[in-house]
Amino acid sequence: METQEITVREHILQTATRLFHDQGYNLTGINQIIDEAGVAKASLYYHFPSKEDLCEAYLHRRNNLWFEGLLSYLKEVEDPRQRIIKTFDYRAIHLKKNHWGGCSHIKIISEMPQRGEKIDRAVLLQKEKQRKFFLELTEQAEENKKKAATLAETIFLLFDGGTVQCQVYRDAAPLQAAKRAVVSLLSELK
Amino acid sequence: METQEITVREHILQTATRLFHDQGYNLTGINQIIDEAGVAKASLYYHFPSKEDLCEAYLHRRNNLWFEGLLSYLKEVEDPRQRIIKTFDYRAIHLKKNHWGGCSHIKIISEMPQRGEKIDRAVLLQKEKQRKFFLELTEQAEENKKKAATLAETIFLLFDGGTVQCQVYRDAAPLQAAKRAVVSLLSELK
DNA sequence: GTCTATATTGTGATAGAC
DNA sequence: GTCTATCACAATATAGAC
Repeated sequence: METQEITVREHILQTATRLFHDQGYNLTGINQIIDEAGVAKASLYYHFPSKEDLCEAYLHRRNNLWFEGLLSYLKEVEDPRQRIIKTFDYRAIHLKKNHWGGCSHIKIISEMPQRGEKIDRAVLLQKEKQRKFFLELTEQAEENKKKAATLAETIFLLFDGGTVQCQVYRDAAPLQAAKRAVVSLLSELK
Repeated sequence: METQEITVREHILQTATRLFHDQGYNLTGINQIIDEAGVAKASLYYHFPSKEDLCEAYLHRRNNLWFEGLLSYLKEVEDPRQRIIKTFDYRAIHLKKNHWGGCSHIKIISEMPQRGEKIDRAVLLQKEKQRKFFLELTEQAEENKKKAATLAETIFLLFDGGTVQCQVYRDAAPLQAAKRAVVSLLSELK
């Protein structure tokens, strides 16, 4: 039976994930990560060949954790419209818990204008996963595929707009407004 | 009569504005700014006491230029609904011209999680100016003040959502989708 | 007001012992 | 696999001459 101990690699990734999100990627140095993780610099570079590789792992981690938390939050919600609406509640709860630091993936885009392929793929992967999530739900609520697609796009725009404005204002109000707009849109369906 | 020559201060600010937006604030060093502006380091610090002061001037500059360009673009558009809709067109044109680098103010928020008061004020100033712009137009198109306020908020969310997604995808499609959603919302008014 | 030269600290990354 | 020690370079900012 394997030990339950946290591996060094995992410890580094957890520390980096916290610091990258709270302080920003460019403002977090390798030195601070190894200090707070309590490991040697060479240990970090053994597990992650470069800071960008560590960033990539950080983005995948955040993506997975967010979706796991969302599905858990929606566990007992079956109606597709309610699942969409409650996703906005979850988003607000999640952002507040992370001190209104915003979406890790959107932030990385702003921090790395000339991002490499690895980072680009990680960000687009998350965005497409979110887009698909909304699309599948609108298709359950609206038979007309074209209408469902348009609706999903609008919801996704309100979702990201609310996310960014909550980061700016450090308050849940924008996502609540976005939620009300979505409720209104969904109530128009026959 | 004063000389038309560009002052050193203005030259520094122009260079910094270009670099901050294209490369990011944290990835642009003072050294690169003075190199490309062709001035000495002490000259920069004479006009701008710190990099953060230069950042503040950069944000105000971007804010003013964007609004001047918008009002010029809307010069011959009188109908409030059309002014709202064409603002989305202008946004897409402006973002494309800036190589899909996104909104300077939203980006700074992501680059400086623990931003100082000066930066915070500059960002909120721009956001409130945009919010007020949309609100005044919806109040012209809809007499019910409460409905107009809700509509303006939704439009603003679609505006920022489209802006951020255009930055992610480096494409105008999200803002076009946002525009279609706004057209739909405005057509529902009596 | 603009310059050169420098101070101090931090960056990402690597070599080589164990 | 993890460590210590160190590399080469870039960061923001300042002192003092002119």
